Amino acid sequence: MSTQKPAKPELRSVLLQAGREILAADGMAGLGLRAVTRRAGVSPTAAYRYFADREHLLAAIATSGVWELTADLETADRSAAEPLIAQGVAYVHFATANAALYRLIFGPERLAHYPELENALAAAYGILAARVAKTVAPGEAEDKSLACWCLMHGLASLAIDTRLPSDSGMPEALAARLVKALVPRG
Amino acid sequence: MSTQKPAKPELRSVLLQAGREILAADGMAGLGLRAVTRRAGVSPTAAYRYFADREHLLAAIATSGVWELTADLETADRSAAEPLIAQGVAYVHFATANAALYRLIFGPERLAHYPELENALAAAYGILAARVAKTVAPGEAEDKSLACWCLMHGLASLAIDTRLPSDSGMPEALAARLVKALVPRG
DNA sequence: TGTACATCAGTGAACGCGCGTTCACTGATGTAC
DNA sequence: TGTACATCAGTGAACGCGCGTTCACTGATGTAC
Repeated sequence: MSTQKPAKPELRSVLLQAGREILAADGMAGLGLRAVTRRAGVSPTAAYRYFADREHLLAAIATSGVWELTADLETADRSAAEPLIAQGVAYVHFATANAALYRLIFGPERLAHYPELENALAAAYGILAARVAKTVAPGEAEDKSLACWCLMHGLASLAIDTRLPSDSGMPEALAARLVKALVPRG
Repeated sequence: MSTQKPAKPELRSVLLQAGREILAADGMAGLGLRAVTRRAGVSPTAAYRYFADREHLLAAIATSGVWELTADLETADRSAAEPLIAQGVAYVHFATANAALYRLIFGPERLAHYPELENALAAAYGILAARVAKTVAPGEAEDKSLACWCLMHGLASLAIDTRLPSDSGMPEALAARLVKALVPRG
């Protein structure tokens, strides 16, 4: 039996995972370079092998989250009778189930200019825009896509921050209704 | 000539103003209790005369901003031919012109449970919802109001964080188009 | 009108804390000959 | 097969920093008699 070389536990991905766990447990406030390395069981310095500084670490964590969101949107788009509405539901579900991560992704302006993060976001938006383009009249596609994105992002953000009127019901159900109001044949 | 008793410069409002200035200059990151008192020209301790702790100070700053937003929405609603669209434009304008303040208002979850802040937000939403109710069919009012709010908030947030596609044009113009797409007779 | 006292806004020094980052380093692993 | 050396991932101590909050205080203003 050839003993498989044990998959070397790459610290980089361990750190990303640790960051995700901190986000889930303590939110953005606890997410520092020291806290992440501490949870990964490693000295603070070790992170500098993989990330130039704290900002790059955070950007990488955010990016990993966006790819996950993208995958969720793809799945929803493929598997549902009303794919656009399913995307809306999946989007809001992701945001509420990963509130702090979602905030990291869209929150601090300093994270604006990381190409990896921007590419991931563009991919997520691409899934939505492609579906909208297949659903509405050609001239409407661009504005409707954008409106959909804004609607979903706004709903997700407000839901996370508990700023929705208290009688609005589950955010996912709301997402379905609001997307349908915007794009009836979604 | 009766010398008017010189309006005593109330430290509380001076602190709020200092906070606003810090937000405009340095963003949320610089907004600490010490930084605010420093800019107000006062010792850090002085703030504790007026605010229980740092959180309450931030919540008060946020609240002052929301009342300003509410006033802007009222003005837009009264003075325009298409009042709902004007509200959307005013909303997005406020957010982009006061980006860090807007982030403070809607950002950190910790600020969720300050009654003064929640009342102010409810007032702002009330202006929007009242206009929507006058514009759409009765059965649609609730969902359309909410959709409008989400749309505006989403657009404002994405604009602030420069996450809109780069060819989207001015956010205010976009707001007008998107609101119109959602509520044609706004 | 003057004195004694209470109130109150703001001071200034000090606390402990966790942070991001730097530095010189160690010790294991891979490579050349 | 053995030796010498380079590479490289991670260590651990230390730095300076600004933070929120506490404490005992000062000095001006108002009030009672």
